Amino acid sequence: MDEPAPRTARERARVELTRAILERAEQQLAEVGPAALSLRAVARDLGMASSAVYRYVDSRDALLTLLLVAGYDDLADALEASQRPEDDLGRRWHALGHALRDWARAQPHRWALLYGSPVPGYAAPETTVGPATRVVAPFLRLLQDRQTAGVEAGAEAGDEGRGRTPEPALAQALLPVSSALADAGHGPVIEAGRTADGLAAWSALVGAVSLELFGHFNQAVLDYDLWFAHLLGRLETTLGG
Amino acid sequence: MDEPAPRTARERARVELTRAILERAEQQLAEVGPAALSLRAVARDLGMASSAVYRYVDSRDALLTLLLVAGYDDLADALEASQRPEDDLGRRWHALGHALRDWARAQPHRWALLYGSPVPGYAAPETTVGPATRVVAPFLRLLQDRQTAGVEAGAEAGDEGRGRTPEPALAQALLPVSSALADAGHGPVIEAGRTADGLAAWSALVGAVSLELFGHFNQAVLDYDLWFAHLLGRLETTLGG
DNA sequence: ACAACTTCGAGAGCACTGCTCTCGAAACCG
DNA sequence: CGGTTTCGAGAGCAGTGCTCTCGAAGTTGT
Repeated sequence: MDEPAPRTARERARVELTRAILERAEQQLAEVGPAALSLRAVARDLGMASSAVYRYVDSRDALLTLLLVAGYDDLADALEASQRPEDDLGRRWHALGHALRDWARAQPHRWALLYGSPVPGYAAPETTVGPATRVVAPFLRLLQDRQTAGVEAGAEAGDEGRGRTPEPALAQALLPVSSALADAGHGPVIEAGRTADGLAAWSALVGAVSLELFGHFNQAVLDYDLWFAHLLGRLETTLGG
Repeated sequence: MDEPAPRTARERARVELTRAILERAEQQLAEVGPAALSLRAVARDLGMASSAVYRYVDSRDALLTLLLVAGYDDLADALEASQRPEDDLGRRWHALGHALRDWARAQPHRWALLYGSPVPGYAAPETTVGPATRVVAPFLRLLQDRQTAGVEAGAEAGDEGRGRTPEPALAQALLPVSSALADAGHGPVIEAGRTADGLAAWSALVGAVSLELFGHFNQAVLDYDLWFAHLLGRLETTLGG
């Protein structure tokens, strides 16, 4: 996963400098936001010429990509760390939700970078899809565990259960999500209805965190903690908690 | 609501030019995104010196604010236009949801401007909260109508109904939302549980639309239309559909 | 150990940005 | 018609991403 080994002094200096650049860029990101991230400022803070950093980073967009995957990885780590196998499913769900929100509140700039509007003219390359799926994986695993534990799916199936929307079509549309973990060799395929409910819960979480962090609840919700805890509870019953 | 009336030729030219600037800025926004919006480019396209546009727009941020309130207003118009009083509550809900998503898909740059990460260093001024609440108003009205029609609130109240979270605290935390319409002289205060469920549904909608538009469902969901329709149905049962 | 080769840092430079200031030419008003 | 305000244009400042060149290091093979 890591580069082989810094043998020569040059390679040592190289990995060290790239690390310093990354670190300084992360600080800049926190201070001025993603779109105002300036390669020149990073160079200035590091005491080197602006042109020198181009030896280590291809372009500003490449730097953004590095920060992006670092962000995904860090968030995924935080989510995984919140999961203790001895906890029951409900506790794990709440831990997951709170870990997501806490991470986002602790470093809102990173949340904005990951789940806010994409930086204009910047298309995230393939490198980012791997870490991005790592974030969703703990949620999928929870869905899976609910299924194998035999917890019945969310509440009543709703009116579209009466034959309106053909279930197979939805199952087909969500197949990549349902079978993501199974394809990786971990556990069974998740049932379509469960997958849909999970995606809905995921959407609600991302929406709630974004709305809070981006200030859209500013004079609307007075107690964010209380509101989010309530939301987690409601989503849990939706998932068949 | 509008300026009095352009009496002199100068005033006529002024409103005309500001309109042209706004229009051109909107096009630029669609082409290069919010953060890359350039006042100089707008001036260039309009055949005037870059310094001349500063006679009409205070700063780049002020221009962004104008685009912001124009976006909120346009979205609010679209949502209101989707509501036909003769429709039943379920139909109105689906119309509202689809109107939101359709508007966002038709002009993703505007959606990103409104609900994506805030432009760095830019703090939305007071002018924007009015139009922003206009967007949520149709959803609140629907909640209100459900309440007066006597539709029971969402499914089972969940485990926190067993006395864990004191209901009054949540009601207090969401009071500004519950009483927003009532304070404006329209209809009753919305019950706390209903308000919470409405906010949850709103979060899910914003999250789903953002995740779709920002490419986070790229290799996950194969049929966006089908998925979103299903989501609307599920949220409807959550709301007591 | 020394020459050949590669990597690196620094500086100049290009085209671009937001924004300010000045200055002469219009348009307005009494 | 004269005084006042508004306007457009240009120059200029400080900043940006990025490219190119050039001399100084470090690395490698013989």
